[in-house]
Amino acid sequence: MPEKPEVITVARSLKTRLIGQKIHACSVYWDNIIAYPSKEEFEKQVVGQVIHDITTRGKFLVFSLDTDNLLVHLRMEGKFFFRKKGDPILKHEHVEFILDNDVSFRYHDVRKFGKMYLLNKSDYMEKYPLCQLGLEYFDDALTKEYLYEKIHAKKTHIKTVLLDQSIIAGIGNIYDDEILFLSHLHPLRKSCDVTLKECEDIIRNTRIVLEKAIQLGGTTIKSFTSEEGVHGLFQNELLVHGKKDGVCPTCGGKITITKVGGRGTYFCPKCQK
DNA sequence: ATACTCCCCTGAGAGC
DNA sequence: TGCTCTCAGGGGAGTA
Repeated sequence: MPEKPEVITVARSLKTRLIGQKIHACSVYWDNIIAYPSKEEFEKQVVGQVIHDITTRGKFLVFSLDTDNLLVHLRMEGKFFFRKKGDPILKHEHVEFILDNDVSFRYHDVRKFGKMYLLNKSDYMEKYPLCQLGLEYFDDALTKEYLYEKIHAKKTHIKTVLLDQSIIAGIGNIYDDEILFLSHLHPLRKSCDVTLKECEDIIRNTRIVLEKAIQLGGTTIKSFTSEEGVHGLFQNELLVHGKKDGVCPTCGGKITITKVGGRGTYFCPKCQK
């Protein structure tokens, strides 16, 4: 369940090994991972390009190549592993890139929900899927007025609105719960009832939560035991999310679990109104 | 136009 | 032990 802090952590970790590496070959073993172009075009087009940088946009990893940018969305369980060329392809390894020195860089995804896009660098920001992303948490344009304007006409719950990537890009289910807890907002509050002041609280707490999580290398809730897996430390800092039978750190009351928009949601009914 | 539901997938955990 | 059933979940597609 990588959200912005996990995606940033992965990007940083991959950069140390991938910058300057050339893609010599590519094989796709599960076609649906490749969202654009076709599997065949993807395999052909990516070969020969050098990885110059790895950044993020929303929850996407952006691999900057020679003529294209490779976008990767890890969705729930996408991961990357480094193996040796010729090593057997394991059950959940779906895309393989052969790099310099016979390094085999592999995309691993148990649920097969992840997606890759190979788009020309010239206009990739204007094209799907990045074109529909909202502001980054650190963007100066993310003000209380912006958020209020985006949500005040919506009748859905505030929890759902914060998951909407076209408003703020990068918040997922875990950090959403943490942000709402710090903002003293009930996840079922109608977004049209959220005040300008509360929008300010949400933005401030979004920045606090995400920045701290990034410092700590993200949250590892479910991880494979692997030396290559990215293990963050923020799970130790979670205040409400995942606290089944947990105690509210503010009032000592019981953390409640419910469903909001189909997502498992943790909150304190006493502190969040 | 907005807000739902379903679907993609598999493994973990519950129940029998 | 081993089977079946349910659930998790980001986000796109389809539907009301």
